[in-house]
Amino acid sequence: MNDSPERGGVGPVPPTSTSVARYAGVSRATVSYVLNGLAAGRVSAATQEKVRVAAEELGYVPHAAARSLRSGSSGLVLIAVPADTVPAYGSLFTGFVAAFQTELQAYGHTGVLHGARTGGAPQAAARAWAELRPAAVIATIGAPLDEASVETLKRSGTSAVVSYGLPPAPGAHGIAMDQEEVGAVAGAHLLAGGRRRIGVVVPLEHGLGMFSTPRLEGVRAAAAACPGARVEPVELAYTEESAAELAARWRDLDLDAVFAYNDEYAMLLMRALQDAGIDVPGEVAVVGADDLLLGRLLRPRLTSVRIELPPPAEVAALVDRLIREPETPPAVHRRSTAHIEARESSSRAE
Amino acid sequence: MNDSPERGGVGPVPPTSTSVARYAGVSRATVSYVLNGLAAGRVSAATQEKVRVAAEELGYVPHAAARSLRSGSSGLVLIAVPADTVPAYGSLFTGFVAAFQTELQAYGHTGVLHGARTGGAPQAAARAWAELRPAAVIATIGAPLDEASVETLKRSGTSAVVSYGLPPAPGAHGIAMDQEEVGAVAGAHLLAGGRRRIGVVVPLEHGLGMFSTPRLEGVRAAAAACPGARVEPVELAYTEESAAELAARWRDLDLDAVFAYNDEYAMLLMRALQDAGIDVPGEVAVVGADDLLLGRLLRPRLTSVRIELPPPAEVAALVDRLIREPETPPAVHRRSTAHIEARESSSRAE
DNA sequence: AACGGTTCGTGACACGTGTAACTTGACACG
DNA sequence: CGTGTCAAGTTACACGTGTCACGAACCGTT
Repeated sequence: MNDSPERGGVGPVPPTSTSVARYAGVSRATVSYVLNGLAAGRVSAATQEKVRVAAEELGYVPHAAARSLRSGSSGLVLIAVPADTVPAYGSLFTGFVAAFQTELQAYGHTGVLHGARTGGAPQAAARAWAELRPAAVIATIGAPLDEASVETLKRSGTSAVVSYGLPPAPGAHGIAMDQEEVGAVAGAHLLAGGRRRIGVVVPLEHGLGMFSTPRLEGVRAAAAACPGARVEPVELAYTEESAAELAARWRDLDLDAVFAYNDEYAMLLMRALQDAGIDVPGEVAVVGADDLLLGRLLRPRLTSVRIELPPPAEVAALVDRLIREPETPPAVHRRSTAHIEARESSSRAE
Repeated sequence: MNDSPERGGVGPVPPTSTSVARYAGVSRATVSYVLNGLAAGRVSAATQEKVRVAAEELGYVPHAAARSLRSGSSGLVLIAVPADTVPAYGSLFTGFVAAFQTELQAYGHTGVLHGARTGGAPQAAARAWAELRPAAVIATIGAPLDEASVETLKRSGTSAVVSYGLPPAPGAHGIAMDQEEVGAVAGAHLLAGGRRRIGVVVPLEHGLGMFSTPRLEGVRAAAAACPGARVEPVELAYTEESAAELAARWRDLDLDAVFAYNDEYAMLLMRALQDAGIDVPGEVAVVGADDLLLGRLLRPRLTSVRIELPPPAEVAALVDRLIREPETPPAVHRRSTAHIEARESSSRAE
C-alpha cells in the first residue's frame, strides 16, 4: 500500500517542513509562514523562535522542486553555453558568467549554467532546458537557439528568452555585441595607419562562424569609404601548424594588415609571421580583439579592440525586469561598444 | 476556492500530461507509460501512436520539478565553481566542464554549473545547492566546501559529494590533482638543470591559496634531497604593475629559478624580468604550468608542467557509479599526473 | 451579556508526475 | 459453465510545498 518512491540509500530521510512542524509542536503552515518571513502579525515571537530552532536543529533545507511545483515558478535563470567550442573563446566569458550569477542572486533568481552541444538538433537542447521550467533563458554566443526553440520555451512557461552577444533569434530578446562595429573599429584603425590591403582571420573552429562574418562585414564597410582599399578573409585554425602554414604562403596573399579575430589568434599568427621572417608591424600590421593582458607581453605589443560588454549588474537587472513583465515585446536592449587600444603591432606604416 | 497559484503571464498554460491525455482520449497513466517507454505489453501500438502524436502536437515537455518530487531524485549533478577567482584560472577548466556535462548526459544525469562566491560562508552556498537536491555535487578548485557543507548535502539526500582537483573535504570523495607532484616535477626539473635558489610564485588572488601551498611543498620536497638547495615563496598578483614591482626588486631575492604557478603568471613575470634587464634563462629559469599554446609563442619558449586530468568520460562514469552506490566510503579515486615540457625558458644553467 | 476586533494558529487543497493496484473484457481450458 | 490467464487501460495515492479560508481564544467597548 505504501506508494512512496524508493529511497535507495540507507541514509536518513531528509527533513521536511512536516518534520520541523512536528519537532516544534506546531502545524506545517506555521512553519511555512515563519521560514518565508510572512509571520508578521500571524505568529507570536516565541513560536517563531521555536520554529527557527527546530529547523536549524534538524538541518532543514526546503525542497526546490516542491516549491517550484507549488509556486509555479522555478526561480531559475538558465545560461546556455555551447559545450564544444568553449576553448576557442578566450577567458572573456568565464568571468562574466560568474559575476552574472552573483548579481542574479540579489534578485532572488538562481543562475545556472547549462552546456549544450552545438552539433545536435537545437530542438533537443531546448527541450532539456524547458524541462527545468526556467524563468528565463540566456543563450550565449554559439549556443544553439532557433525560432522553434524559442517557441518551445515560451510554451512551457519561460517568460524571457535572451540572446546574448549575437543577433537574437526570432521571438527572443537581445543583448547584442555589435560585431560589425568591432570589425569597423579595427578596419578604421588600420586604414588610418595607411594600410590598404587588409586580411581578416576567419577561425576554422566550429561554431565561430556567426561571429566572424559580421566582423568581416564591418571591416569591409570601413574600407568602402576608402578608395583603393582591399579586404580579404583568411582562414586559420588555432594550432601552431595552421599558423606556420599560413605564414609560409603569406607573401603570396599580398597583405599589409590583418585583423586576427581575437587576441589569441592574433598572438599565434604574429609569432608565426615573425618566425617566417616577416616584420610586424613594418611589413604587416596585426590587430586582435578582447584586449587580453597577455597581448601586452609580446614584442611588439599587440593592438587590440577592447569590447565593453554591458556590466553584469545591468544585464541582471534587465533579465529581472523581463521576468516580471513577460509581455515586453522582443527587442535588442543593449549593445556593446568597441574601442581600439593602439599599440606597436599596428604602428603607422613607414 | 481556486487555490491554484497565479500565472502572471497571459500566455497559454503549458501543456501537462493531463492535457495530452485528454487530447489523445486516454488516461494520464497511459500517457506516462508511453512517454517513459514502459508501455511494452501494457498499451497497444495504436494507442501509443495516438499518445505520441498528441504530445508532439501540443508541444508537451515534462515538468522536471514534478518528476523530481515524485521520483525522489532530481537527476541533477551540480558542478560548483568559485564565482570570483575564475579569471585567474586559465582556460583549463572551461573545456573540461563542458565536456563533462556532455558525458553526464549519456548517463541520464543533467550537469549544471553553479557559481558560488568564495567570500561568503560556505554554509550559505551549500544550502543553495542542497535546495536543488542534486544527486551529486562536484566542487571544483576554489569552490567553498567544508565538512559542515558536506554534512548538509548528505542530509538533504545528495548521495555523492566529490572534490575535484583539491584534497577532499572530510566526508567527500576526491578526484585529486596531485598538487605536490606538480611542484615536485617542476622542482626536480630545475634542480636537474643546475638551479639551486628556487622561487615559487604564490598568487595574491583570493582563493588560489589552497593550490599554491601544496605546490610549494612539492618543490620543497624535491629540494630536500639536494644539498645546498633553497626554496622561497614569492608573492605576485596578476597585473602588470605587480610583476614590474617584483622584477624591480628581483636581484635582492637572489634566485636563479622560479616556478610561476601557471603559464599565465609565468608569461607575465618573464616579460617583466626581461624588461628589467634580467636574462631568461641565463640569470633565472622560469617554469609555468598548464602548457598553454600561448606559452610557446614567447621567446624564450616557456617550459611548463603539463597536468593530465582524468578524462571527462572517466569522471562521469565514476560519478554515475557513486550515485548508484551511495554507500561507497569516501576515498580519493583518481589522481592527475604531471609531466615537464622542457623548453628554452629553463635551459640548463651555463 | 452581546458584540466586534485582534492575535495566533490550523485544515485542506492544488501544483504535475510515476506507479502499484485494480477493473474490464476477451479468450482458452477443464 | 466456472475458472484462470492475459491484454489494455484506469483509479488513486504520494512526493513537499505555499497559502486561502476558517477557527479559537482573548480583550475592550457598548
